[in-house]
Order: sequence, then structure tokens, then C-alpha cells
Amino acid sequence: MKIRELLSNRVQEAMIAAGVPDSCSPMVSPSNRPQFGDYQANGSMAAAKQVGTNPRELAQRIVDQLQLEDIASKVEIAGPGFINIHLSPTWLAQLVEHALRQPRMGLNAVQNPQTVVIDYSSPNLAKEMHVGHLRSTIIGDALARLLEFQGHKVIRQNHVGDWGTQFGMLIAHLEDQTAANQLAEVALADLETFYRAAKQRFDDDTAFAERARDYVVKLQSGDARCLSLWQQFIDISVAHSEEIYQLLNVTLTRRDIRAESAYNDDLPGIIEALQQQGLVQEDQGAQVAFLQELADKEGNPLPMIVQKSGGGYLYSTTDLAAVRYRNHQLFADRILYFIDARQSLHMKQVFTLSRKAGFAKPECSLEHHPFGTMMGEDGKPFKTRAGGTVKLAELLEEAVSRADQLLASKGTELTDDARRQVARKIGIGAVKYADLAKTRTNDYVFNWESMLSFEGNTAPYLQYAYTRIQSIFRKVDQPVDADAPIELAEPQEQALGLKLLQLEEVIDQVAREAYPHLLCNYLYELASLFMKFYEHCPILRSDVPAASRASRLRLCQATADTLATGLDLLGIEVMERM
RNA sequence: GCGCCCGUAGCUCAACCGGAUAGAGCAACGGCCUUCUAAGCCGUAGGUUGCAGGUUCGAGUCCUGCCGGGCGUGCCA
Repeated sequence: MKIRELLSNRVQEAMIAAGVPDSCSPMVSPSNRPQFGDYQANGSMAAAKQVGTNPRELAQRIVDQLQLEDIASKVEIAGPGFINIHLSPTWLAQLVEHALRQPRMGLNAVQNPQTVVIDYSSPNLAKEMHVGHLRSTIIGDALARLLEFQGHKVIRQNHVGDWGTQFGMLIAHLEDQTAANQLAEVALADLETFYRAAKQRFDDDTAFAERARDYVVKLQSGDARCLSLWQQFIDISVAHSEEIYQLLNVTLTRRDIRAESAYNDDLPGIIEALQQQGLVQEDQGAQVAFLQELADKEGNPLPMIVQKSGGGYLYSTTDLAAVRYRNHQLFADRILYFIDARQSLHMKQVFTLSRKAGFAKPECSLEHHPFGTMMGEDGKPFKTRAGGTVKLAELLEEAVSRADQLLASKGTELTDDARRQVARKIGIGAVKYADLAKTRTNDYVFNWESMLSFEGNTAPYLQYAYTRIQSIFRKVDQPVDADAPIELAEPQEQALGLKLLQLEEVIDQVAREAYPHLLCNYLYELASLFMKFYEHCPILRSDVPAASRASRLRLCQATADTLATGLDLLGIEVMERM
């Protein structure tokens, strides 16, 4: 049940009955102040302008036509023509009861499931995963979970970088290490160190650099020896990534990898297709598409190189091949890219040319959902004190370790073993939530203090709300009456009940706009309303009437389920105790 | 040069196709635990939404100009 949708329909009907053209939106949204009711319809002001009448009078005519007797306790007109709707607590109580009786709190799968390809994480396998990969990985995974929950067919595509000139020096260096009787696994235990060593030799040793370049050519021409070394390198690097994904509670697996190299054989065909359609021309030896759609204000088209003058391909070529594959092999209805905002222009170019070349079907939605950079507290990109990139593995270890120390300092009753489990969920959850809770498109400041202070809009606050509920259930001496009527008598109960019913609206919005912070905000508000309810409405105290107790226990259950579901969509775990 | 993004309380962030008195948390101050986990709740204080114009019944939100910051901009990805 989506209350907003229901009210929108009712108000729209009333507007039409009041003589307003059906192109006018009812503009129903949750009220921002309690005195303005639960929902407000703001459409009559704009409609009055179009009809040429007084907005307050029109609002009155709409209200006269409005059929809400069954669900609203009060409808009033305020200000220049706002229509404020106060919902009936008994009606809300019925809705909560109804939702509780159904699986998944009554959240149904969408009517028209789509095939949605999600391109996210996509680290470069030449190096270890670092903080720069965190946002794409976390946000993309949240959308994958959420769209899957809605019933869409989600195809994860981890477009890892496993090809290119740097692999020449890496496999040359690997060859020397293994020749010196060192196991590949040992040599590659620290990818970052390995990369730096290879780069150092490449820069200092001309003979080595020569061999590295030679290996690039051999690799691309399918030399068995080089391919074998390359494969060893890739396997170990992928294993590193998988470890990170598991620790992060991210759903990506080896099967979701569709590496750059997977498109190698397609690249000549991409260029041919572009040439045949006259979409590219040779310019200074390179194959270039001049995009009039992205021209500057003088009308100069934007150049996009798709093949280098030496015949080599670029990431633009691979991305074009990926669009074609996702359209014509995976049959995508939507393709979501969770890629750094700095690549916005590149994505525009890829999308534009893909459309023109027919790699993307007209009905397929191509969506770049960019995100900002993770900043340190100094306002500059997040780095170690020494100025290096921060390894993701080390960051996550620190998060878990900090959470563990915090648990210890709070005097938790958990056993050491249980505490480690909980520390992992809290630490990892804190890092993920801190990222997810900020508007995706903005840069954001990474700060241990605020994400692990466990106060305010943080994962631990939500997890704590959940454990408080579980604690209540542990203390209940009699079985909970699963059919007890819900009563929303106190204001805190009404506010909580209404919020519980709004999850689906939020999920829909996140699915459309790919902004997980909307779900975070919702969950925080829900937890916050629960805390107020918890403080104000006693449940197990002996002086609480049995009917109130049963009703409140069911509200607790609904809150716990909603929190767990919402957090799960974000890839964050809950625990019974903390 | 051109293009894109950003600028909201001391700090970190919200504000749902333009809506009412711009909201939270942190930090500050004051209350609330012999009773369901105080990682909590209640309250006080804190704002010329970078600046100046414009459109509108109504602008943090849209338009123009300026200031400040970030990023991108033909052979890396």
C-alpha cells in the first residue's frame, strides 16, 4: 500500500471533478510539520494559475469533491491554498496490521520487471583495491540489492581493468620473481609493493623496460608464455578483490566479472561498424568520432578518439563494446554506471556515440550515476599521512578494530568471540553507511570520529535500535499474540505507524533515482521515531494494559523487520545484541 | 579559453518535478536511569542558504552576471 499514491489519485480525481485539467499534478507529499497534517497537496496553487482563479477558492472546491472519509480524520485548507490531510489513526492501524500479516511487510514485486545491468566496483587489477573504489562498490551494490528486491532481473557487471600496457612490466617482473624460485602467491601477496617494484625497474632499467614493452605486444598477440603469466597475476589479484568483497559484505563474486579483456575480440568490429556508418574519420592517424551533439557554443564538435594512431584501442572503445554487449547479448532495459563524476564527459561521449551507432537500442536507458570524491579531513582527497593511497583492506581492518575497542570500552556483556562478530558488523556497517548516507553526487569528508561516534545518523544508531527491540523480545515471558489489534493511541505510536508504511515509497524513489541516501534518511527517521516511542510508551511494565502491550509488541516487530530489511538493502547487517 | 559540479548553523550533512516559520546530528549549555540496553530521550542556543539582480502569489531550489573552490577538456584508464 502506497499512501502517497493513493492520496495522489484521490486528489487528482477531486481536482478533475472541480474542473481542473488533468495535466495539473496534485503535488502530494509528506507534510514537513505535524501541524500541517500527515500529507499535503500543493497542486491547487499551480492549478489556480492555469485555470485563472483564486487558489484558496479552488482548494475549497477540490476539498468539496475529495473522497477521503474512510481514511482521513481531518482535511483543511491553509495558507495560500495548501490542502493538509490528517490521516485517521484507525485507518493507519489497519494498514499496519494488514502489512504485518503479509510476507515482506506487504512489499510486492514490481509489475513490470526489467533487466537491469549494473556496472560497478570495476577496480584495476594491476593494483590493490583502495579507497577510491569504495563508493562505486558500496553504492552500486546497494542498488543491485534494491532492484533485485523489487523483482527486477539484475545483472552485475564488474568491469575490471585487466589489460593494457602496465601489464607488460607486471608480468615481466613476475617472471623474474618466479624464476628466482618465489611462488607467484608469495610474490603477489602485496600487490601495491609488487607494482611499485615493477614500476621502479621499468623506470630505471632500460633493458627491463624494453622487455616489458615486448611483453605487451606478445600478450596482445596471444603468446602462450605471457598469457600464462598474465593469468596467474589476474587470478591472484581477483582473489584479493574477492576477499575485500566478502569482508565488505558486497554481493559481487567471480561470476560477475566481465573484464576489459573480454571485449578484446570485439574491438576491431566496433571500429568497422563505426567506419561503415561514417561515424568516424581518420585524423592525425587516429580514428576519431566528431560529436556534433556535444559541440561547444561555437559549434565545434567534440572529438572522441576510438582508435589510436598506432592501431591500439582505448577505454572508450572497450566501453562502446560493453554497451553493445549489454544491449544485444544481455538484453538490458536499463544500464546503470556507478562511476566517478570526473568521467562524466567520457560517459556522455560513450552514450552519444552508442546511440548513433546502434550499439544501444533507443528504448534502453543509459544512466551514468556519478559520485564525488572521498576527502580527508583537510578537505583534500583522502590519503595516508605519507601521501599514498589508502588500501581498502587496511581501512576496513581499522574500522573493525575501532569498533571492537569501542565495544570493549562500553563494557559489553558479549563474549570475546561474539564481540568480534559484532565488531565486524558495526565497523563495516559504519564505513558503508557513512558513505551511503551522503548525497551521492557530492564529495564527502571521511571522518572516523563521526562515523564511529555511534551517535546521530549512523549505522550503529540503527543497529542499536534493532538490538533494543530484540532485547524486549528476549524479556517477553508470554508468546506474542500475532493477531493482536494495532492501536495507535499516542502521538508517538501514530508517527511510528505512519513511517512504517512509507518504506515502499522510498524504495521506489531510490530505484528510480539511484540515491541510496534517501533510504538512509528514511531509516534514520524510523529509528528516531522508534526511540521516541520506546521512551514514551512502556511495553513490558506491569501497569501496561494487555491490549496495549500486545499492540506495542507488534509495532516493535514491524519496526525491527523494516529496519532489518532496509539495512539489508544497503548491505548492512544487524545483530541481536551489542 | 571552454565545459561540468559544488558553495546551507562553528563542524558534518538534509531539505522529495519551486511551497508554509530552511531541518537533523556533532560540538556548547540545562534536564531525565532502584522500572523494556543512557550507543538513548527531553529542552535551550545557534542562519542575510557565497554576492547582486531577475522570473513567480511563493526561490536554498529556476534564469543572468559576479566571487570562491573542485574536476574535466584528441592518442592513460
